[in-house]
Parts: sequence; structure tokens; C-alpha cells
Amino acid sequence: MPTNVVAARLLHSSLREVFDRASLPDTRVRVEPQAAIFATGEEDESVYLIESGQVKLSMASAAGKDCLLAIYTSGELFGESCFHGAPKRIETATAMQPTVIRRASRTDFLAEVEKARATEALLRHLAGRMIERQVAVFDLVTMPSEQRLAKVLLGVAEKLGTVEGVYLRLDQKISHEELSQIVGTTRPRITAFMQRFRKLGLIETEGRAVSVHRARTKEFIGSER
Amino acid sequence: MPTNVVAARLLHSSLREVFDRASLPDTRVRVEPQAAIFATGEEDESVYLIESGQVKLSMASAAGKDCLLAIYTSGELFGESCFHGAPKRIETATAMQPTVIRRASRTDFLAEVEKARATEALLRHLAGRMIERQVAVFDLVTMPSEQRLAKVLLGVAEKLGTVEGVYLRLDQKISHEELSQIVGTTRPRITAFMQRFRKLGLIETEGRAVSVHRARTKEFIGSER
DNA sequence: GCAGAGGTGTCCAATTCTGAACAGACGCGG
DNA sequence: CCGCGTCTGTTCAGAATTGGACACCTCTGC
Repeated sequence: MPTNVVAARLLHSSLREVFDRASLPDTRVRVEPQAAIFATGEEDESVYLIESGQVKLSMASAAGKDCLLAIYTSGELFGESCFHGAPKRIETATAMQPTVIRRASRTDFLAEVEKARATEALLRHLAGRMIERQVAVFDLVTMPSEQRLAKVLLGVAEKLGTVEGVYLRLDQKISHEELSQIVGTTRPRITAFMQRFRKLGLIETEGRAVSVHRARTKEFIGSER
Repeated sequence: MPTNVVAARLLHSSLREVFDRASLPDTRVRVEPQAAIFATGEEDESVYLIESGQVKLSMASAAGKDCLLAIYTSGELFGESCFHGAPKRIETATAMQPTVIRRASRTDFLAEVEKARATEALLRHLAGRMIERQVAVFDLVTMPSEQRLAKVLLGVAEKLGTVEGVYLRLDQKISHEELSQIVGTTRPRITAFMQRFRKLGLIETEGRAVSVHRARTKEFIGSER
């Protein structure tokens, strides 16, 4: 493992400790599935840490089309857009499962970051978020939707799945509808692609669980075009 | 004007002053058009400030497809991805015109930011970059390409153009090819859309210059769907 | 003044994609 | 164990998009 990855993890965990000190105990909240933590247009200048569960970030267009920007899970920080200083949220954060989060106000968190001399860790974190979005833009512009789906599946499986031999197993954490909102296509196409992936041996499904074959999927993403 | 916008401007200019102190005089470089300032895969942990000219950020796929992420101009900072801590660039920065830039190493810049207590301004800036990318993802996922083009034209015109009555005039700063790499479509489609925009009165062209009708273009982006 | 290099305008066949519809499967709560 | 809602699987006609081609234009440098 490259040393810089190790460094990033250490710094990340230090951010978590900083968050612990910045958040008051009574900010621990249990959120039901489908419930919003914050929504577009709301005033909310806080950052959040996920203790357990999963949260998705999304934006909706005037026409009612949704875009799913990211999925975060246990131990992850989200809501960093408040550092921009605009009082209103531009995106919506929704629990995907029964989820427990903790909240810290932007100012409290920044004060603790300064105290702990963790500014660099925070910058690293924010730059990481920027790069994640940047890569998403790149993929949308340069890859065909089928390959984007493969990449998204692999990414989600690596983040949320459990290792099971050559497979990463995902237990029904994400619907075709949601996948379509990440990939940028329609739900029927997702279904069709998934069918094809099954034939190609990239994935296996049993019930609602999906297992992603790591090596084959990686190869598929790299190949063709 | 909302007070937070004013605050953002003040903080932004303070970042520039910080940059001044962090960059050594001999880091001022003149870059010829089409020349790279840094390229994907290169080791470079610096941030840059544009004194004059224009710089584009792009990424290229293995298949040779390019994605144009952003265009920056005089007074803007770029290269913030180095705050992530990875030694190598994931994107390429290219001068679009004869351009003069100044450079500051990541560490020098961060040291000066701390000295000047400008950490919040830097966080605000980075969060802003993240949001820019995020909105780009959203647009790619939810808007048809014709509207995306209209939005891109308006954005570029507001950034680089000069006010001329109800129009914003752009003097041939950007080719159809480049537009296609922002919008995420092919060059012939850009040409066709531009044609249509002309008929609809959204833009006017004389020679290589393009004038964007602000109000009409805004309305077009908001309307339909 | 000519050649060549971009850039723009245009066309078209092949392909991909959308949007809407409908049926069946599954799981949850009453 | 029944009904309902959500999710998946499937189909399809129509629309949008691609990618390749070619002509023309305007610069630039030789």
C-alpha cells in the first residue's frame, strides 16, 4: 500500500477525533430511511459524521429529475459544502437505511480544527471531495454509460461491500433507479446493462444481493474504446 | 447584493494577497498558447495564480477523449488539487493564450495562509471549487446537451466576456471542439446547436466573436422540461 | 502567393437512448 | 395470508446522438 494512502487514512481519522470534540453529545440523531437530514434550500451550516448507516447526497432539477452525487457510510463526514459560506444547502442529504449521525456547527468544527492543528487534514479532505466530483465529471463526459455503470458498481461495492473470494458482495443497498441517477441514464437501461453484466460474468445476483467480480469488472472498465 | 457575496469577494482578494507573499518573484512565468503548465502524471505540488491570460484544466481518457473541466482567467487561483496530498497531477493545465502565471509551493502557500489567518478563506475557496464540479455533474446528469451548451456559453461569457448592451461579447476564446469537451457531446452537434441559438436570437456571431444575449439565454436554460 | 493547419458548416447512416408502458417478484404491515 | 408498494424485467416506437466524411474558410509562415 502506498504510504500516502496510509497518511491520508491517519489524517482522516484525526479529523474524526476533531469532530468528536466539536460535536455536542445531544447532536446524535437517529434518522429513518428516506428521511432528509438537510434539503436543498434549507438553512444549515453544519457538518455531519455518520456513526452507522448510509447517506446519499442528491440534487433535483426543476423538471423533477434527480442526480445522485455520492453515497457515504459509517465514519464518513458529509455536508462540507457549508464551508463555502452560503447559508443555504444546494443539495439534499437523505438516509438510505436506519442511520445514526452526529452534527457539529461549521464554526465549532473549524474552531476545533484550528485547536487540533488539523487544518491540513481538512484541506486534504476537501480537496479529495473536489477530486471525486471532478472524476465524476470526467467519466460522464468521456465514457459510454455502460462502462460508467460498471465503474459505479465497482466503486459502490468497494465502499459498501464485503469481500467474498473474488467477489465483493453488496446486500441490496441501491436500486436501479438510484443507479440511473448516478450513471446518468434511464432505469430500463440499467436493468439491461445488469443483465449483460451477468452474462459476461461481471456480476452475480441472488435475491437482492449483488456480487461484483472485481478483476473482470476492472478489466471491462479499462477495455473497449 | 447579498452580504455573503461581498464577504466572499473580500476573502478571495485576501487569498490573493496571501499568494503574493507565498510566491517568490522568480516564479513568474510566461506561457505560450497550447503549452502545458502541468500535465497528468507529473509531480507538481504547487498552486498558481494567473496574472494575465487564460488557462484551461482538462483530463484525457485512455481512448484519447478529452474533458475540459474549467477555464480560469486573470486573478484566479488554480492547481488546488495538490492540497489532496497526492504527489501527481490527475489533470492537465494548459494556457489558452499568451499567459503569465505565478507559482507557490503548496507548503509555502499553506504557511502564509496560516500566518495571515486566512484558513477560512481558503476553505471557502476549495468548497467553492467542489461545488462548481458538483453542479457540473448535476447538469450532465439532468440536462439535455442543448441546454447544457446554453448554460456553458452563458457561464463563459459572464466570466470572460465584456458587457455590450444586452449582450456579453466573447472574442473567439473557445472553439467548438473545446465546447464539446465541456458539454459532453460531439463537435458537429455544437455547430448545429449554435446555428439554432443564432436563429432563436440567443447569440450573434461576427467573424470569430460571439455575443451572448444574457436574458434570452437565461430564459432558454430555465425553460422547457 | 501558396501550402498547411486549424476551425466551421454540413450531411448521413448506424447506433444509442429515451420515455412510457406493463407484468411479475418480493417484502412488509395489517 | 392478503394487499399494496417498491423493485426488477421487458418491450418498443420514436427521438436523439454518434462518428465519420467532406467542403470551405481564414489565418499563418514560408
